[in-house]
Amino acid sequence: MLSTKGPGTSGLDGKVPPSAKRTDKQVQYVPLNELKVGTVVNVYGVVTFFKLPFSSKGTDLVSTLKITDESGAKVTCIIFGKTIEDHPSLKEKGDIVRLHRFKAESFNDSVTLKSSFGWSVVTFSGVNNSPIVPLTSSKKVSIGEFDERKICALRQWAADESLFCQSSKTTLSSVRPLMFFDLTCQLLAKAVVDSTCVLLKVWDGTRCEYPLQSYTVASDAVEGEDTEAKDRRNLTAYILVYDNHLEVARDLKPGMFLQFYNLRAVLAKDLLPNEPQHLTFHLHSGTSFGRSLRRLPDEALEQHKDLNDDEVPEDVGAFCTRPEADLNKDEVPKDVGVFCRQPEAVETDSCTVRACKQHHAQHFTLEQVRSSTPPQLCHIRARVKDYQPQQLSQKGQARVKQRFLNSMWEADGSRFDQIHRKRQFVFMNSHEELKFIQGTSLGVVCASARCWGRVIPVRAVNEKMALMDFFAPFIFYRGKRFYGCQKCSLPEEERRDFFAVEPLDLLKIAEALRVQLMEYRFLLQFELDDGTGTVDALLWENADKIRKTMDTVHPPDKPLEERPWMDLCLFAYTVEGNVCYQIVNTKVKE
DNA sequence: TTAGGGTTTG
Repeated sequence: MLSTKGPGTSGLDGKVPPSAKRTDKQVQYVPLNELKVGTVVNVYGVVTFFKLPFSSKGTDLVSTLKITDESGAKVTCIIFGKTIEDHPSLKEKGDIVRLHRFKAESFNDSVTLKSSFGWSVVTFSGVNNSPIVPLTSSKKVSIGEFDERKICALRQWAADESLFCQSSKTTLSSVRPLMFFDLTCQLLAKAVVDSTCVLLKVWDGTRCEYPLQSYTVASDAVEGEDTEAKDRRNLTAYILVYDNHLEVARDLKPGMFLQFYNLRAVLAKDLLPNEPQHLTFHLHSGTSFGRSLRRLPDEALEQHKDLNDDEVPEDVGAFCTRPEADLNKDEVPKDVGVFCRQPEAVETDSCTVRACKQHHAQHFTLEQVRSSTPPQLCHIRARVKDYQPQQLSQKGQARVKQRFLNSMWEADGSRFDQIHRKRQFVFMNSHEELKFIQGTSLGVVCASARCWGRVIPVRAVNEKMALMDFFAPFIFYRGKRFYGCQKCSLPEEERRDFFAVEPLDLLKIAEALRVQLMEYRFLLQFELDDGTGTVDALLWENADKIRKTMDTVHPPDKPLEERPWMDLCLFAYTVEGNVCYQIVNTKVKE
């Protein structure tokens, strides 16, 4: 099972002598739950955590990652390499890595993998159906059919397990005080404060809900253009970068695109009375939690060249918008995206649906849409070639949610159980009609709710009771589950004392705990066709109404050419490098 | 050799 050949004798990336080609028998890979201490192995895995390369106390850069595979085992990997190019080009959690010639060692009662002689690492995107292209710097890598099958299988497995639903990536528009988060942004200005701190001014095209703290720095210490117009619109944020991160920060130039990991949103101190609290961001010292900063490649600049004041719509998160990008904080639960701009209808002759006239979007053919650079807002005219889901029942929605819940709950299981064992208790409160339950399985919570009525699953944080992540239901009420919105609910630090909550109706309980309950929403996916091309577009906004027109816009007995045209407003945006499309500002013609 | 994620903090 193991590849324990001597250095240079196996078909490994760029390290093989010309005589040894990959006509050798297939490289063998070991499942992560079958690692034997002392052996040198090849493995595939999905990255669940990583630290960018940083200087070790020895001679090398070191990067650490944690990977998992279908076996469920999670293994920490340590990579030592002289240069940054030696290290894996990881973009995000969920990336897939292929490690060759790593030695399994024992540390703290677990098996770890360490780069050993002749090692290599190749990274692939973990996005389902994305091209299987090795994300490596300069080495030549051969990818065979086995690799493709393996990568597809891992991608599908990770998607099925919902391993990466809970991204820590966020935008300025969704940052809340005290959060730790990852931020993709553009550098506007830089000032060296002292030998331990650099001040960076950034933006990401979205407006922060909280007033952003500004700093006064001597003008001769500032590098970068004046940003007053953006400042006034609360589009610019300051980041204080400390200690070990200065090595990277010092070389940054305004205009560069940056990726921050584990930024902390801090409320600025020394406020005047009655002054609203201002947010500022810190990149603390150290590398814990993957804390780091890196410059994104120049392609990012090209991709997002449209990011300037005039072209960013007032309410649109135009940069790195996620599929669930919510642009209306009042309406949008965590996993549902709705565009907030109220449509203003344009009458058209023959279409069932009509688009807005609120902005000056150009009319595009679908071929033009596909060749345009996101972010892009445009008007199109198209027919529905196909749509999903065809069965639009409430039950269908519930099943999707159920699967989502199970996987998230299990993902949280390890620490949940750990707390349980340490604390050795299960119940923390025993209201007659409202119970809090900690440290047990989903099945027990469901059974408890059926028995008792209302059950709120909780966990312990610093020996205090806290709600679970909002990916788990906030409350179980008999056979139903109700979710809280992470964005609209108050953070845990501001939670009211649980024991003061009276077991009233659900809304009152949620209100007392400062939780905004989520609603179920329909999502439709259309395959649109206008004769020049096709585009798959999602629809959240007004989906519930538009689905009722499906027999009209997609009559099952008529070919595409005889179906009605629709005027639509389409938003093209990127999600971690992939282009996505949403129908926005569009409603059913009365 | 180095580091070995973990409820963090200017």
